[in-house]
Amino acid sequence: MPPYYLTTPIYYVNDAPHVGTAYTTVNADALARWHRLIGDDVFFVTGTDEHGAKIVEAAEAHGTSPQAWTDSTSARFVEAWKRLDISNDDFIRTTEPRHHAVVQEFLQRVYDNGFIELGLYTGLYCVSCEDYYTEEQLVDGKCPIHGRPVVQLQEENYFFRLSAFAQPLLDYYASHRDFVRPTTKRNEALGFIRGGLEDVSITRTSFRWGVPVPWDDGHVFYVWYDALINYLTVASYGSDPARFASLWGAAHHLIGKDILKFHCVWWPAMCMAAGIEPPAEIFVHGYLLMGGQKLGKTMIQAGVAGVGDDARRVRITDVSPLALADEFGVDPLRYHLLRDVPLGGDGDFSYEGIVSRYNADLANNLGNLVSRVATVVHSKCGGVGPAPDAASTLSDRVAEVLTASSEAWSRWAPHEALEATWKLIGAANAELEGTEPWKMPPGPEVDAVLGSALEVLRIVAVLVSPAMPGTAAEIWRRIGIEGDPSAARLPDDAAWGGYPGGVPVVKGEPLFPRRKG
RNA sequence: GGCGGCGUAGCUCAGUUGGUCAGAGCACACGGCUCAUAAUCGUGUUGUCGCGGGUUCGAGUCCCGCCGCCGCUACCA
Repeated sequence: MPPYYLTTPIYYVNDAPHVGTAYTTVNADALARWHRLIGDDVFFVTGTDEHGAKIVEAAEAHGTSPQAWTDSTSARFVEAWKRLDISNDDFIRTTEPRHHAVVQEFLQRVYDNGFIELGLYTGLYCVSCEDYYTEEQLVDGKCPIHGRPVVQLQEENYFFRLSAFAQPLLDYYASHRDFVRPTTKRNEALGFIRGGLEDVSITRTSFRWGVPVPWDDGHVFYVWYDALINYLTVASYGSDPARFASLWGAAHHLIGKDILKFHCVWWPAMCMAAGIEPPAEIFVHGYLLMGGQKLGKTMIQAGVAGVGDDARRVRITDVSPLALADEFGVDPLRYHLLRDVPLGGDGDFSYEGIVSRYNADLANNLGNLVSRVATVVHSKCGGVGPAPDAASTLSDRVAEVLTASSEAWSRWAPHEALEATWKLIGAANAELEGTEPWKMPPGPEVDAVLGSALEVLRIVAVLVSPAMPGTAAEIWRRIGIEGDPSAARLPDDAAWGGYPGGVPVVKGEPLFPRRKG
């Protein structure tokens, strides 16, 4: 089994999980589940980023310690992903000892290799914010938040010699055409590199909530510099060389475009500086944008300033994925996130959009197919599912759809994989219309038609399991198959004729009750 | 300013190297069916493929210009 190591970004614990982070995580989860289906040895990881001045401030604001604060906020992510059926194999917190050890070992190597040096960071500093600003960020030369004059300040920091890696990065990009995808994002990264790289400060002395710099007690690493290294921590860098060697060559990062620079420029340079290969691939997705406004207050995060104020535009970061899961169901939410937004570009998230997709694809097509097949099996076959017809033309459609889905998943295109799968559902509905088994007398002919319909449902369940694992399992249960479609293996388990026949078919409530508004 | 991208049916979008490329889904209309969640199946309407030139036997598909929209242009998770 070839390894497939997939990561999400680790999420900053200053805030609760929102639909934007759920979007990234669900996409990664679906991809991980697909790779398990095709037999890869998947290692799928997510986690939380817990260091930095902002965490210290947040903890103080809540009257607690950074550790206690991050314990509680990190737990919210663990719970959210559990609720959304995220199948991560590990969960990394940057405050864990295993991570501190790897960060120190990794950066010590970079230091020993001569790519870290002491320097002076000079910047425009707002005393009220306790933060630096660039010229562009200032409003009339003053702090954009406090409107107070900023002062030129210097801080002694360690710098990573990013400037030394411009050419090595360009070379690497040239020899690894698919290092960053899609192409537009690759061009963006290349444009940034060609624009010239400056050294970056990677340590702070103004607070202690971070990973201590091993060669200088007074400093802790800047959050981004310890955060990226999580990808090595979970892969046993420095602790299990054999495991690391196996995993690292198969490392795939899924990220949002807001953190492109860190992942596509800093990170490969850091790897080079430490003497290891950059990851195999980085896929950059776009933003989920808020389309409509028709969200109930329960779907908006509690405690967000301005909630209920109609004048304020609802942002994606204000929307709670857990409330959406309560409203629509976990699988419909997952389906919408995967089906309605081509991964890579920006996309719209809207109440109208999710309802429309729910009714058209889930209630009308898939859910209704399950219902009508179950009903006719009960009226014509005594509730026992017959074996499929080996000569059914649907078997050809299955083969086509399997090919199209596989190809789409390999291109990080879940929406296309699902679109293809729905063509199979449509073909099954059309086949029923053409043969009208409900008009036939019980017998071999009816059995052949319904057996084939059940076989399509069996295979559809496998194909949709990366997107909707719960629904997939429920379909198998209803058509009388033991086990879990998520444990199926492709292509073998999509071979026509796998439905055993002679098993009980359950007539249940609608899988996805049609929604009115 | 520089670099990059986008603009195709009411909506969301597909359209490889120029020649059934004018498409899909949704929505809509009509017809069939009534097993099914007023679901399903079939058929069909809508487009000057942003605008203006050019290359070509032939261009959403290549070139030039223009209009409109957007992204990136470093230490913000």
